[in-house]
Amino acid sequence: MKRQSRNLRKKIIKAAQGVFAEKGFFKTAMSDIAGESGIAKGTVYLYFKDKSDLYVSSLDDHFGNAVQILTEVEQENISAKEKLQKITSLLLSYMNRFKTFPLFGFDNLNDADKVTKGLKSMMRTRLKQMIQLIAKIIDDGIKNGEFSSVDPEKTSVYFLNTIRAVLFAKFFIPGMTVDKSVGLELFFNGLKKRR
Amino acid sequence: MKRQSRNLRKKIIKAAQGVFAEKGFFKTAMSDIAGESGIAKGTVYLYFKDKSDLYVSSLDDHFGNAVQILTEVEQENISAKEKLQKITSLLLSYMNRFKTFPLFGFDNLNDADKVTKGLKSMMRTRLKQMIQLIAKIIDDGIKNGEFSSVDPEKTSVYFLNTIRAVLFAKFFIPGMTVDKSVGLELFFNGLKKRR
Amino acid sequence: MKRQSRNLRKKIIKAAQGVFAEKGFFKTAMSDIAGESGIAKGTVYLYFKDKSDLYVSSLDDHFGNAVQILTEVEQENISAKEKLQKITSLLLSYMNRFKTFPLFGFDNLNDADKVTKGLKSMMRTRLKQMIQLIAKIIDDGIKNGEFSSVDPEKTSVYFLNTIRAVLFAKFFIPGMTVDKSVGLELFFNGLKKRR
Amino acid sequence: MKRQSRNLRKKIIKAAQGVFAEKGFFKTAMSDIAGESGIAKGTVYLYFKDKSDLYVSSLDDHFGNAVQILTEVEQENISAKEKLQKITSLLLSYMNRFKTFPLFGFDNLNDADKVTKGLKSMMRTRLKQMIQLIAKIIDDGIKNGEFSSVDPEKTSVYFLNTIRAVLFAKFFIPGMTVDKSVGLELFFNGLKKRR
DNA sequence: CATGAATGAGGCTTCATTCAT
DNA sequence: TATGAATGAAGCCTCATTCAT
Repeated sequence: MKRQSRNLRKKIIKAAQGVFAEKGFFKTAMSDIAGESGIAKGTVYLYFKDKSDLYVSSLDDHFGNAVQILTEVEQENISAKEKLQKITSLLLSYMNRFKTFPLFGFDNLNDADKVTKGLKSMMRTRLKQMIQLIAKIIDDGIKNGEFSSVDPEKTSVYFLNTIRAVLFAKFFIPGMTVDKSVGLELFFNGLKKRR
Repeated sequence: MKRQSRNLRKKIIKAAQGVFAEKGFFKTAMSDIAGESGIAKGTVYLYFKDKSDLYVSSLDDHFGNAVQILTEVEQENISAKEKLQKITSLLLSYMNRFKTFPLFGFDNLNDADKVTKGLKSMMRTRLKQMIQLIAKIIDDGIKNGEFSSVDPEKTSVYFLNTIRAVLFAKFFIPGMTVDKSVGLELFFNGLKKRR
Repeated sequence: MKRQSRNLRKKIIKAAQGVFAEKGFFKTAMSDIAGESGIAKGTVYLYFKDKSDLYVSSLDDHFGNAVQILTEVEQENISAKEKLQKITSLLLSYMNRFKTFPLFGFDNLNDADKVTKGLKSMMRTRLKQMIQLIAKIIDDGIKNGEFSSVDPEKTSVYFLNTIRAVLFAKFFIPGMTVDKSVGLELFFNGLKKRR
Repeated sequence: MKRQSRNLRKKIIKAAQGVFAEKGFFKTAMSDIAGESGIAKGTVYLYFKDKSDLYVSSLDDHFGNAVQILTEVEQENISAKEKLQKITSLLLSYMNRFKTFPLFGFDNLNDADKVTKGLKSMMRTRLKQMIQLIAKIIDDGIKNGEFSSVDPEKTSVYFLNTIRAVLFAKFFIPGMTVDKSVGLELFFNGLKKRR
């Protein structure tokens, strides 16, 4: 009954994440997702209002997992720097497994249609959660002398982008292996020569 | 007549950049672009093979402009750091004016359809150009003692992502003003406390 | 339990009349009716074969009420003309309360599908009943010298249309108040000048 | 070019009138009409915004023809009564040929959806035209002593309904032949006995 | 008797692309 | 070269109906 519904909803989301990952929002047909879920087309609409809703929901699920990862790491008993390193590893690994998960970045963020509206709203919420968790880690690092006194929240945004840069390089710059250590090294030490 | 062709081609690209910026690839109709160009739908196909071709071409034009900016700055007679600062300003300003120009980042980079294929190929070429120009600046900086001895190319990638992070924050994190100086500060000095 | 069945059937019909009135046959969803009845969708199918059956049944109920009205008035101890006037008032009032009840008149009477077939058959039966009752009144009027010697049945048809004309005018001709007295006046006296 | 367009539009309307007549609005598929017109589905949308638009347009065409008939008869040099008789004949004959043309009367006039809205608006306009033409005839009849001094417009409404009653009877009351003379007789002379 | 989750056929509409002019 | 009318494939979504519980 209710239990079963939950399961099916989850099942659809999983299928959707896979298909959206492969084809993107527009080229994905609802029938693809239904087929992948092993259910009828109409059934999807019992769980999601429309394609946009399903898309946003499937991304929200990814972000939920990311937040979960951050939450857990944040509570571990290691140094701030180690936490950031661990987060980098875990998020990269997650994104590698689930290619859809766009840490951020979409074709078109200017239009005001249904998808974008839901997406923006969802992402703002989720990113706020992520940024707050990272900011807390950075703040702790500042307090215990690991980090210089930067703005924790703004720095969190850059930290997330550092992670993204790794994927980006992998995808667009063949031959260049920008593994995470390069990005983190730069993130921690900066470009300027230290004396 | 060659002259005329060129002009019309340029005109279509300009129109396409505007419409794609507003609506994204999928929601943009060829007729929108034709209308915006003041020509007939069929005429667009005399200059571009198909919608994907036009899309990639319109982005390529943007990247061409970006490369042009980098080329000019690279040749200026200022410090490496100042060059990077100037590039940041100019690219951000360009992206602000032309919202479509996605320094990088699209909905879906995993699919193998027409658009992505052309896009990937074009972007790899263009990004290589950009990265080489930036790498040269960084290399100069290293040589003259401004920067520590990082990998110039990989650092370039990270540099471009830093620029992107500014736009990203602006869009997704309302209330947070992540102006470019924060990013650059971090990029140059790193997170770790310097003694 | 037979009692209970009856009640639920009646309840569904009442709900159906309301929803069909508001949305028409095609735009009404079975779930709307189920919801309005406070029961589950599947349950409706225990009482009615399909949507068409329910539609025809819900109209048949209306016609049953109309026949009831005619039957009662016919037996009253007033003049034939007064009976017709009273019937006009009562039917108009009934139709006003139950907007669905289409004294007659549907979008499409030519098709041979399920709905129309059942509808036609039901309406023929019901209209025959109504016409016979009115014809009896008219016949009495002829016999007692109130009316000229028309064909009672055919005249009954025109009488019903007279009633309908009132509703029709109200709906389609804004600003024009064709109250029942106008139609009846014409029906009784005709257009030609009497000397 | 423009000429051809006009023709195709007309062709589609003719096809639409036929199919709508046979199946009604909801059961008619746009593909039916396209097929009947001998063109592709998409082409219909070059001439009509959507199905509702086509429906209303196809009925408007019928009403235009009816208005044309009235206009011509009104100008003839015969008595008012003869004009009304002629109109009755011509409209009945037209409606017989084109079964769709619903002098008036649709399933559901209460809902506020697209079809009904356009339909209502169109019909109000067209009926006003028809009523004014008939009212002029009746007014002339009153002035020249043929008719008693009724309200010309309201009587026009009633007149149109009389015509409709003929079709109605034919359809719903098998075995009863209510030819037009019965209706007109009643319309002119009324039910009450004349002395 | 009652439920309501699941089904899947079916219809409207969009739009990239072609081609006769 | 330029046009734009015509095409028709493709996809989202609705909803009557069924059936296992």
